[in-house]
Amino acid sequence: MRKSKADAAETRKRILSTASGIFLRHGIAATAISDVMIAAGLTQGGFYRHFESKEQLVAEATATAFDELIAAFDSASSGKSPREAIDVIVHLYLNQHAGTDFEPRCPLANLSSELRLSDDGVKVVALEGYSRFVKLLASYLMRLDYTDYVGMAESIVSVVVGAVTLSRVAVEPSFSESIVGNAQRTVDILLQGAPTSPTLMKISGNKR
Amino acid sequence: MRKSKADAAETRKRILSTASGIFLRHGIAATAISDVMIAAGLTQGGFYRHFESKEQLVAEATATAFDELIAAFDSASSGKSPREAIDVIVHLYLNQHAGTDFEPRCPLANLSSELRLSDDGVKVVALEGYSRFVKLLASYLMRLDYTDYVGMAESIVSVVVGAVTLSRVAVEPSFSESIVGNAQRTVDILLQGAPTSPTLMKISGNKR
DNA sequence: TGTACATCAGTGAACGCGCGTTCACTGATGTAC
DNA sequence: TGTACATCAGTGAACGCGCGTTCACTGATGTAC
Repeated sequence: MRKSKADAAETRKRILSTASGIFLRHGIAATAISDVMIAAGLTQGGFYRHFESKEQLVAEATATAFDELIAAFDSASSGKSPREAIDVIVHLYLNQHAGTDFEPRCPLANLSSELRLSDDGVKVVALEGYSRFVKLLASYLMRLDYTDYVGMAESIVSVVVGAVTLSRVAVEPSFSESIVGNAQRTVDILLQGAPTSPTLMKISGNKR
Repeated sequence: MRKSKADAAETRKRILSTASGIFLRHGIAATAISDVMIAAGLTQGGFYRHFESKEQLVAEATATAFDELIAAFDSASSGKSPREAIDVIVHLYLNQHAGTDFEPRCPLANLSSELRLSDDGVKVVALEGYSRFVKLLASYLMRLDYTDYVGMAESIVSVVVGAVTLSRVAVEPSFSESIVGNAQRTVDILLQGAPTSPTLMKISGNKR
């Protein structure tokens, strides 16, 4: 039953995107390798033809999730003005679980505490995803002349990650919506309250 | 080897505070009941004299963690001015992992994704803890005449929970410190940027 | 281009370990009289 | 107050299940000649 190289590469990708979705929905520890393989239309034994261990799958699936998240941000914000782009990205992030197409996308908000318990390889992937998210926002904020545009990007990411994390714990949907809706306003307050040049305000402990 | 009722109650509390600490440090799924019992100076078999299941332990240990967190906030902020109280609470929260006494305290930031995978009993406890945190901040913000003081409290909680969650994923300590330090400034920007009465600014979708 | 052999994607079963839970047992505590 | 019995906190071993990983096997693909 050997498959061609192209087929095998396809299978590998399918396992990754399947795993990414299941991990985001049900968590890492609660997802068995057999869950992923069966959902991908395969049997459990074949897993080790593609990956060395569950940890490796977690690392690559997390990277896949970030790739898809950032790609969604890029396609939704391209061609828009900086301010519109930021609004669209924030809205997309905050509403990743809303509506009919319940589609958790961000490992930071959905797998947070499990990521920190994973090995360093997984954490590095998670931090790369975080950095990409921050850089994307920072690039738009820079064009809006925010003095500390990286710090402001980090602030926005903290707010939306925190809000989505909290909204996911809530049992009542109305409570989740309240948290998410408030986060949207929080970002607006931040963007209004932060200094932009030419108001050159020195901020200590500034980072690259 | 039966113990007196007082001893048994003491033992139960010891199991709870031991469990609370281990869960916050190493996560729920990664902590075995025998880990908790041995750390509490007991043997595994005795567990079921005090709790019906691991889930029940998780729920009560989470409640214990919130009790201790809020108690720490209360004792650190009592007698202070509203603005100082808020600063002290935010600082305490953001630095719960800093320094020599590494002491993770908040289930929301440390167990986030595991809480949402737990059963409803655990989630309800987590949300009660969230509400207590929000209410504490809101009570001080009200005295500072913020128009939407509950919304502002929710914003601050989202920021600090998000920041601590993210800082815990980081592998490099300097990166964690950067995230936490930025969160401190973020809260300041929020408090400066939000409207206070008599500037009555109508905010749509306001919640109780 | 055709043939013979090696490779390896995928299968299905099994292994081994850890964990939540149960259980028989001990002996001090609590209680009924 | 004293005595006899029931209770039950705590022990240490065992059970049973699920999960990560391994393995022998199949047969199509890839490759050497």
